[in-house]
Amino acid sequence: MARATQTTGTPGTGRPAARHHGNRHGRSEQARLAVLNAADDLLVEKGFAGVTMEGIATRAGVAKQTIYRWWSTKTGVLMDAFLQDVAEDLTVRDHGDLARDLRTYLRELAWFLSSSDSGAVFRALIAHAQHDPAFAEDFRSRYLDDQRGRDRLPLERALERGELVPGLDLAAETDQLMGPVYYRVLVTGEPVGQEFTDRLVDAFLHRHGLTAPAKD
Amino acid sequence: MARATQTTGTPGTGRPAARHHGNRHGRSEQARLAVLNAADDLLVEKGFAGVTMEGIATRAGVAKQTIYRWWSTKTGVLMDAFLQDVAEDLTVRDHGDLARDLRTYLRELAWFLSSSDSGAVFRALIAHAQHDPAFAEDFRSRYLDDQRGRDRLPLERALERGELVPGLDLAAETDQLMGPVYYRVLVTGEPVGQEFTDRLVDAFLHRHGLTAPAKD
Amino acid sequence: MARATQTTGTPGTGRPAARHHGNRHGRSEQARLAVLNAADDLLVEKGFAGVTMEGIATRAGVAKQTIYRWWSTKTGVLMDAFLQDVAEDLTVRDHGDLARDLRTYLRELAWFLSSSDSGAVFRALIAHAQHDPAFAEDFRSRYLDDQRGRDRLPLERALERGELVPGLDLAAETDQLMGPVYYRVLVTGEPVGQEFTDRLVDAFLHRHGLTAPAKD
Amino acid sequence: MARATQTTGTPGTGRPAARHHGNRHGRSEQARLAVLNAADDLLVEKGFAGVTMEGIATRAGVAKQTIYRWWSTKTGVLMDAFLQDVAEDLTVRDHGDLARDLRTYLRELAWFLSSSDSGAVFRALIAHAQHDPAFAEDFRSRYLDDQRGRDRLPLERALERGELVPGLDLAAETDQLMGPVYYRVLVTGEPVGQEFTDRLVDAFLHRHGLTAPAKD
DNA sequence: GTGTAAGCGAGACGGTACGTCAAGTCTTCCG
DNA sequence: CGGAAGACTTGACGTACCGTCTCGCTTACAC
Repeated sequence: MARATQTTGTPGTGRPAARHHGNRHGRSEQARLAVLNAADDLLVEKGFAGVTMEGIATRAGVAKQTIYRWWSTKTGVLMDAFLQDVAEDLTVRDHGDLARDLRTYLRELAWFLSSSDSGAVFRALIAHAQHDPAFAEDFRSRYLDDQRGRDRLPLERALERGELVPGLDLAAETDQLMGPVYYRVLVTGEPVGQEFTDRLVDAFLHRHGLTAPAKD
Repeated sequence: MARATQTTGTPGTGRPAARHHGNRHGRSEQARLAVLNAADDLLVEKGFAGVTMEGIATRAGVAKQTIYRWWSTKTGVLMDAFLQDVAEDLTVRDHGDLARDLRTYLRELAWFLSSSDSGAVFRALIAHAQHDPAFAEDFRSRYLDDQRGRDRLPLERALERGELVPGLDLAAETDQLMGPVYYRVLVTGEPVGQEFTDRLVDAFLHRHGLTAPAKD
Repeated sequence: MARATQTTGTPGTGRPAARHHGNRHGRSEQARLAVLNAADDLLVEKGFAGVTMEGIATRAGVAKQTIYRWWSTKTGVLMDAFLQDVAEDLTVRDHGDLARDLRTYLRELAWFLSSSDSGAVFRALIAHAQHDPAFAEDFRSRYLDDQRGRDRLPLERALERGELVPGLDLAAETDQLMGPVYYRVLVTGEPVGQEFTDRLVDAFLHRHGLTAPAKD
Repeated sequence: MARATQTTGTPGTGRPAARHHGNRHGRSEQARLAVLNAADDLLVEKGFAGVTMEGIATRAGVAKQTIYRWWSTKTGVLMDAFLQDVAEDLTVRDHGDLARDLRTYLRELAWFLSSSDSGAVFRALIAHAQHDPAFAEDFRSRYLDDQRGRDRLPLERALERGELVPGLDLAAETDQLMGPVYYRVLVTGEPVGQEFTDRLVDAFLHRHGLTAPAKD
């Protein structure tokens, strides 16, 4: 769970080395990272109910007030922790071939959602989003919209390559591919194996008159 | 959210009216119903965080101890409340025609999940299931397994009628139909309109060499 | 610091033995006493700043909430603790002789104020009363009015015995006797020895044409 | 509460106007005065509990660190504020006549203690002194000793004039005069009217064989 | 005239205690 | 014996100040 050295407020902005502990240059990078790490360690170890502001503060060796200064809720902390980790865990490969791209991506998505540490945080956050509409909105704009972009990427590339006919409703097609995976993970709790994801891809290809490649 | 006056223990059994507040004849039906009603009223009014054992007790006019005597957690209460309501809200019609059955059912499922009071409780429970594996297990055996049976019903009937070829993996097919609906409701939060559900049905029919009927 | 078994709310009312720990019969006598003892132990050991609600709770082995259920402030706790103790520490003797009564009483008052544990609590409370007018009001009606009654007692008895002429402003006379003692204790911090108190009595006696007895 | 532009360190020394915000020549007079004013404004407006280092800093437009650089506690600040004000509020007049001097002085003392802004600060400080022996010591050496000197002044002058016989225990006599005034202000909270202070003076005069003058 | 060092405003930091809320347990009395 | 009442311990909440710290700015003397 290595973390990039970035502020929350201005994500992506590089920043000079931070050795200070609180001064007019703003927040302590050290405290920020300690908080984020403590939060998702606690989530993985003790589950969502085991994540408390008090617990995060203690484990991070940080004052509670320092957490409240920068985040308003524990789910806010978890979201930031998640956003920093997730980039590493889920990337979209480009093999120049739609079938392979989809197969690979769906397998990795299934693994990410059901088996990775980040996936555990994701499930916790998506669960919390059901209880809290404002959080849901925030989570969508900060993560899910990007994620849907990534989900759509293989199809967009295929469109550009001419593998798919123009005029397709990419959003709806993507939902048909991804939906069942999320469904199994979040609702039924069944394992999402390769056969399952491959079958989703096959159905998609068949639907668009493409042939499934041999199993890899 | 009308509730039948039935005990949990002996569902369907008629029983003499029970208006007592404490007697030697077993639990008070009145208290039980008051608790269940209070719980989902609170959920609908104030959201999941607004449901507390203390709040339920106060609103139901019941002692906290009485709740703890019969349920161990507030989610247990909500589950019982949900189970009693849900039967009324989601039924599977049989038109003797797969295409119509599926279209109708998916529309109703979408409405149930996203717009009904019971759907709100469902979302709360499925969310809680992400945080609590034991509860997830319980929720599946007490509700979701039945629900998946209902989801599969149109396909099973079609199989019997010969509309579908035998040997189909019904579970996987059902997941492809239902998954995207749950996905939109739980994850993206987008509205799940008729076009979306109809498209899912069309894809299914096309996949199995059936023709889509005219729009209704 | 033995404490009588009385409620705060209805002081003086006897109450049946209390073995319970919280039930519909009302508060736990055990908890109440533990809190009062903890409070004045802390005061004596660590001073006023060392008395915190949290500290009282911990030392008394009681939940913070239990303290807040019955008292609203730490000074409220200290006042109750003080009221229970004070009766034992300061009594007015009756020798049937004004001079002796006054001498004895002023010596004991000086000792009480400057050297007893209860006196330490008294000083803390009178100090707090300077900061908090509502508390001052409460302290006066719950303690000081009685205390002034006790202070006046020797003079009243002397009046009845005919040692003093009727029509005396007892309040003002008492203030002249007691005031310098409080002044030394609260303001100058000087020791209040026997010479000092005896001199006050002598001045009083001289002022009213009485002769001072031989030193005892 | 006008304040002279003087440092604490070198009271009475005139100094050039200092409007700077930071230099190598020592502290900012502007900051010092802002702090003292803020402190006793807060005391008068919100009471002792309303005086916080943070609040003083904010109201004075000064950094907290600047306060801590020159004072170690908020009561230290209040004491300095008090010392600067008090000189103006309580002076001892010399009419060349003991009876008049005492009457005037006791009336002014009573007014000072119970009704002036400085008196409010005095009461807060004497209260705090009950809780903090080190502070008490400091308060005595920085203020109370001087004050007792002022209190004694009328008697000393009378001694020099021959109105009183030599060999008198001035300290004890002063305590008998002043004590009841402080007692009423600090303990009973009763108003200290002219009748009360005049009566104290009359008793003193009578005790020393002097005649009370006509009422003025 | 320029560097350097002190005082300053600013404000983040690790803490302690605050007063509140709900959880889950217990004990009693009533019907 | 179930239920109403409600006191109890526990633990987390979010807030307010504490006293410490680091920083960059603003001087005015010392070189």
